[in-house]
Amino acid sequence: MTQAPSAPRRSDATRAAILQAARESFAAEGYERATIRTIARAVGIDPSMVMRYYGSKERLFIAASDTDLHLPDLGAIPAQEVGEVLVAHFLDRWEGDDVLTALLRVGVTHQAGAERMHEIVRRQLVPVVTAVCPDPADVPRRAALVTSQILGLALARFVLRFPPAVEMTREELIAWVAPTVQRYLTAAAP
Amino acid sequence: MTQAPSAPRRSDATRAAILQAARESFAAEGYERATIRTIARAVGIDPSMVMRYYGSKERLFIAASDTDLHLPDLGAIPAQEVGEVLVAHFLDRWEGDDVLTALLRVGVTHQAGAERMHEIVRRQLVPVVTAVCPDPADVPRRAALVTSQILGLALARFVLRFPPAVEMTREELIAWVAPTVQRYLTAAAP
DNA sequence: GTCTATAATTCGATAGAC
DNA sequence: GTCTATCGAATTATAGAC
Repeated sequence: MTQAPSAPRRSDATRAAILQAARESFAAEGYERATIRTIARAVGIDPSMVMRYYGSKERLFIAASDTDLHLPDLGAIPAQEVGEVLVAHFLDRWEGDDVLTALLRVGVTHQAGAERMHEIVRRQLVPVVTAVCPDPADVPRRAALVTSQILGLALARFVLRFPPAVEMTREELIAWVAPTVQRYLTAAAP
Repeated sequence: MTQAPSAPRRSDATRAAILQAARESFAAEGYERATIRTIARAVGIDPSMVMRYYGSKERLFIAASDTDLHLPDLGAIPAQEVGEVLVAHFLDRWEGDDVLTALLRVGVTHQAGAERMHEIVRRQLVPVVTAVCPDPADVPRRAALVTSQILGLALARFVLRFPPAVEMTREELIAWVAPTVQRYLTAAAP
């Protein structure tokens, strides 16, 4: 029997604060350099409480990186605008909180992070991509190409912080990158 | 007075073996999980020898990540082929050894790695990009866009190992991605 | 629920014998 | 040049008092 979802625990606020601090720490430091101690200090609690609530560092990361991209239904917008909509959405999502940066930083050096990214692409991006792809057999490859450009842009701008990628405005980035994503999604296969 | 470059030390072979093992270790594990002990064991020497030769873990990384991309002179090839040539060159370069994977894995979590990548883009990619860009003022932005797509592709294929990105052939990848790089380099600014 | 104390590892780095 | 021995610090994780 599962726990009734209507039974809030008194510790829910603390648990949420731990997750938020964990996302910030993983996003800023990566998996290895982020520490239970630092996360606990940011929340103002004892490190042992983090262990009590989440069991281990890896389970804490799993909980902190569980996210819904809230991708728009690409079938409901004009076909020639899907690239622009998708790039704009990801830029907003990346700047909105630390989940995606945490996923990227952790995914590069920790297996659990890479698996989380695989899962998010497969369960959230692939379904919306299917709505606009000309050939169902191409969907995984097209989704992978879109992912490569979106992740590469985020890497350059938010993680490696290449000066030109940081200085470009949101509008400039969309104007340059949206046609790439548009082509990966809807152009005839080369 | 600098040391004569014609004076090979007896330890040069060992030093080279250390650098190679370091590249493999940094590429496979990232900066934090790569250890002096593991690198030394791969070479068959004592860990203290690594410290004696390179002084510290960070200086070892700096030495191991010093690389020449050997980028082709884009001014010497047909203008409409620069995208294809560049993508093919980077794919070959990425599969040729472990330097670029090491740089990418380390750059995401360690400052020295990110700075090395900045330096390589600025000193090696920007100059060859300049030869084909229509407007000199756009060169840094265009180089950053090319970098975002190249790094994103390498991230998906060689680091995160998304199944579709791994399974696509070299020719498929070039056919899809070369037009992106071509546009970033030579198309009119949007 | 909260905290103290500490176990058990592991790491980079150093000192010094040979 | 090469190795043994070890320091000092940091980490995750656990046991148990209150």
